[in-house]
Amino acid sequence: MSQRKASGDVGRATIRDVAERAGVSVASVSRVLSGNYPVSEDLRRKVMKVVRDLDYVTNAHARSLAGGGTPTVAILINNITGAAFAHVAKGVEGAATLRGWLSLVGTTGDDPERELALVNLMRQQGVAAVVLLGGAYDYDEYQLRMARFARSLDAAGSHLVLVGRPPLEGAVPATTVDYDNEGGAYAMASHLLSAGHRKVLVLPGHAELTTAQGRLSGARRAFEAYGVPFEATMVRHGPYDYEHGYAAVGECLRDGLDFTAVLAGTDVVAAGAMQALRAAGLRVPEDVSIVGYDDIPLASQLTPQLTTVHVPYEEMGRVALRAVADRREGGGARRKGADGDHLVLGTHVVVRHSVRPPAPPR
Amino acid sequence: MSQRKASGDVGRATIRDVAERAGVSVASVSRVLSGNYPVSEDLRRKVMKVVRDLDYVTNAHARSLAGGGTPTVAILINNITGAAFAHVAKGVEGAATLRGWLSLVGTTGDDPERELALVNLMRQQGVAAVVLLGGAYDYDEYQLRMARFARSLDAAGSHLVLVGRPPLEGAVPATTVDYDNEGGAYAMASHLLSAGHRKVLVLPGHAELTTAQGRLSGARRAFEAYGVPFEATMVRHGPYDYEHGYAAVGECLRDGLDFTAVLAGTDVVAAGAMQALRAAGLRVPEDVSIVGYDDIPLASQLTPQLTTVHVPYEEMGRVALRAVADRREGGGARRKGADGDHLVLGTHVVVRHSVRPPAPPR
DNA sequence: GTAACAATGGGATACGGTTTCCGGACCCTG
DNA sequence: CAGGGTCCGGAAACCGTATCCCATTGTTAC
Repeated sequence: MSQRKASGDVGRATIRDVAERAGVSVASVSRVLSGNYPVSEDLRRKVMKVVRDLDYVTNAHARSLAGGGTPTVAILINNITGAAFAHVAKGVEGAATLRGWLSLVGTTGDDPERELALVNLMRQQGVAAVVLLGGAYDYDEYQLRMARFARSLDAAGSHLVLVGRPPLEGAVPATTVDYDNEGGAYAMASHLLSAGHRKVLVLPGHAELTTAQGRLSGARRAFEAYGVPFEATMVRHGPYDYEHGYAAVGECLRDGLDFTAVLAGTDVVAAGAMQALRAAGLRVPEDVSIVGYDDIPLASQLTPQLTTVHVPYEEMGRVALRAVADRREGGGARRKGADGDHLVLGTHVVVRHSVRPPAPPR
Repeated sequence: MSQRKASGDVGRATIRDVAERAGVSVASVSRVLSGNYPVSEDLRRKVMKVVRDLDYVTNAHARSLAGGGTPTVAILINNITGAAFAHVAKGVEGAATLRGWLSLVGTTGDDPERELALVNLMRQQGVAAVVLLGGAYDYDEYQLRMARFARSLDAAGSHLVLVGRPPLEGAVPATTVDYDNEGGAYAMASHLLSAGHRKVLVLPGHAELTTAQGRLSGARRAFEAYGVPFEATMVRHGPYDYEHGYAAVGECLRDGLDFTAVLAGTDVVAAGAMQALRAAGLRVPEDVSIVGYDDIPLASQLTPQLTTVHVPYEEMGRVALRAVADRREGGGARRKGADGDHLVLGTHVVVRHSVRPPAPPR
């Protein structure tokens, strides 16, 4: 007895079903659908009619197994609700869609285990590239870990792209899309210094986070350039969130620390800092100036609107995808020289209303 | 000459390579890896060693073609940068990961064309479910369109889930996860009314958006319950964004409209409204009260912190995934009765600091 | 000592397409 | 009308994995 499909099968229609019903061969249907082979108008009509009747779509798995298939790019992100990351994801996704590529999103939750699991999962999926988003923790093993990922993906015909974190050392097959993090911090701090501020509370972020390190060193360079001493007691590390901004400023006020401005590591931290100042009866910017970093929509929605550093997140996403697509078009030709690509995008200060010259010494 | 792999092939290692190198059969390797068949310890060791040496991972496409494979859920979203949507996505993604499922994300950008293309793309991928996020525009063809999606996905063994929009009419194979939108609006408006406000500016959102319709009718019901006339001139429609909030309030002030409170359709709109009031020299909440809707992080980061309606977005995401997973476990058994599932989650008012009783009549 | 049985490895096949290789039909031209 | 070239349709060989079925080996019971 035949084991092949019963007539009233509920499963998905196959290309064979289409061929049979249209009275043509399987190959013909495939050719009509992929369109890379000349077919008669008559055949095309016959096939397309059946395709519509059956509401047939090709099986992506079978197609990609047979060599074809749409390229897919995987986006790995710490936390999808972070505004900055969301914009990068939007950039990648938009550029991917434009080319007919598909995009997958995975959340690591800052957990190295999950990160590893996800990279392997993506490798199984045969993705064209894995885009890793956000600052990295600068542990010793970090470089080794990423290098392993890079080589592993490369061996599988995929590619690793690091966005918003420093490039890997040595000849590792990975692409980095970065922004001038330190330069932005330098400019932001200079803005504060040139307005006359000398006592600045700095909330750079977690000490181990590469992003925070860059922002801190940029600020320090600006202080040195202005000949203003940079005091360790004025630096408070902590996570990039609202609560940290609020708590850190509250603490400093209770400690009686003397400052006329706050240089926050991100806009969200700045929002927390602003709230804490208000709670203590201080006005922004009359009593204390505040600046942020990232220029997410929140920055222009606060009162007063926040002076901050614009980071081209969405463009970074687009650039990242373009880099991958180019490398794929280019084929294996320049594979060799393409190791360790590093693209850096510019940042700039966006002046709004949260900075004023300091009030005369109390 | 053999066309099969050269020895130094750069491509991805296959299960055959592993089998050959370990001196065992392909079937054995598969069994060791999937672990659903007894194998001797000796065999397992041999195979695993080669797997590590070759850094082999199975080909997900081939696996899913052969019947196995990890289920995948697709999330279709208007705009990934919207905070509310991002939280739903987080809920879905988290719950998916917990079960070892994979999640895909696609952006529709409010374009029906792209929506259709994405649904078909997902159908090709053989996803277990397609989750459609966010309020819908209530055009005539909307119901037909969604019903077509639902049936199309159902026929392919997939399933449509609508999150944050009203359920489909009739016996359509789709699941809806919704929140008590109108109830939240009713409670929010009541809060304002019981504080003594009688002249309330309402910014519900786009008139055609189902979400806005629900919020508006909830507010209207509250006014009726309080015996307060609900005037059409006090309602201003517009998109759910900061700019609309700012512009609408600015306009009303210029028009000399008399109001003591603003009932905004979303927190972001409320933020814009607040900024416009400030720009006009009015204080919040001393001169004008403001309330929002959604309870995204922004609500508690504004000054003053915003009284708003909490919507359990992340939980809705989790619930949506659970519904799909349950249906899949349950198998075809209750397929029939499962048509038109509709789950509704509760909302509640979060009281913060943006509401005060109105000042005595000027 | 042999038969029956459990444990385990190997070969073959199916999954749903794409693509190559051929053979046959059609059309144009001399 | 015959010959040759152009095109298109059909059969079959993969793509990489899971699984069904059978063969082999070692073990236990009679």
